[in-house]
Amino acid sequence: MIREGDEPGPVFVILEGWACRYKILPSGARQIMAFMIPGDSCDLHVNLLPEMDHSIQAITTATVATIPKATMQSLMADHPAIARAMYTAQLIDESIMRSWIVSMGRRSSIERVAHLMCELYLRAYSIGLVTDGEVALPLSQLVLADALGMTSVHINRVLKELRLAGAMALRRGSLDIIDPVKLIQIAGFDENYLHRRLRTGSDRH
Amino acid sequence: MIREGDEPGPVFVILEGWACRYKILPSGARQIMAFMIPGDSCDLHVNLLPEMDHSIQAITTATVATIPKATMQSLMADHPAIARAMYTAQLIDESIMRSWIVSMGRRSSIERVAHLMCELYLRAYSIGLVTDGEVALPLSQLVLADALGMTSVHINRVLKELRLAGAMALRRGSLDIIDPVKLIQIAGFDENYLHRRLRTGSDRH
DNA sequence: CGGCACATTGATACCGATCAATCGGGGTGG
DNA sequence: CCACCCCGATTGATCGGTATCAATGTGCCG
Repeated sequence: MIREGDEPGPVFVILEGWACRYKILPSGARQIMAFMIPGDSCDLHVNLLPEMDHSIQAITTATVATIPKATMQSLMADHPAIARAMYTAQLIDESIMRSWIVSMGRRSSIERVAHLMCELYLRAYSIGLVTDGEVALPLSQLVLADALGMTSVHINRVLKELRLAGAMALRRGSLDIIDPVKLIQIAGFDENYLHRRLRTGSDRH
Repeated sequence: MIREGDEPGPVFVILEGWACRYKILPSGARQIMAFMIPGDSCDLHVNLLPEMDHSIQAITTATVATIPKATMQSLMADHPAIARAMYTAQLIDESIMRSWIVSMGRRSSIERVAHLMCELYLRAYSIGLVTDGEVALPLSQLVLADALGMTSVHINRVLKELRLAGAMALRRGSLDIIDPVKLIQIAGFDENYLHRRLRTGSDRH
């Protein structure tokens, strides 16, 4: 969708499917820095920068809306509520990035995997991607590895460990959280960084 | 300066000294997610979020300006140029965070250290903290370790390696870049993510 | 039906953590 | 003024977690 070095164009909003931000190092290694799910958008104000410093790619087939710069500007100017919502979304994206830095720096591989699964579960939940405790997660082990700074081989072993521990099971395309408490405990997960304001009385997650 | 869980207050701007954002894990481990130097500010719009998801601490004695929410809002509304500058600064902060994720995930410890030194050198340079190729870097090895996801013991060994390689030397409080080309090569450093628009004809950095 | 990408498992190497001890320097109290 | 003390830096020995290399299994799609 966007390549590093490109000139920033219109703002993207994911309507359907999954995408990710990533960088490729000279060595050829890839590091994914964010997953984007329906409702997520690329940075507003990107136009302020001369060129992109990372790439964005669809993980699944996806439908994406593009909002031209001019439309965006009038939208932000004329509708304060929309502007607020976009700034808030931006802040949460940043918060998620910070939590990824924490994961990469100070969590073991099993904690990292568990933590990411907790995050993705909640994000997927809040946009209605969860049915019967199962989440549609179209992420291959190779993609997970590139997001978590590990090898796909090692991701595989960690997933096995989590399965044997009875915490969660990740099958082709869907995540099954078996024991939420155990998973959260392993991850050391604190959802405060997601700043969810979607809670309702009936929400027991 | 700010503790995780606090309610966001006024916007801070660092005038002098160094500060950092960080989180403490349940295990007691600390992960630093950003260094802030004079001219850097905390997130605008933080007020949109109900509570802080991380803490901010001064590393050295520092002088900090606080801008009340109301002042900030009128400032942004009345001076488009200032608003632009703040949005740009915000975008660059994000870009730096992304590059930290890449470092933590896919760079070896020596590459990580070299990369951070390149970044801090350029940032310090652009605000005039460099004299005779020496930068004032008031960072203890323990602080560096918490920023790079390593142990202070291992940081020490890596610094020694970089010194013996003739790339750079970090003494108490000051960084001496001996062979910039070598350091950049070790780091695999590409400054594009800093989006420096300060370049002048005489700037040979 | 064949091929290909992804998942799985085993054996081994190595990087960085951990534990432990010593050193050095700057600030403080006697 | 000097001795002490404490924190950060340094070095050594050892352990453990992940990467790496390699081979095989498996399901999907053309």
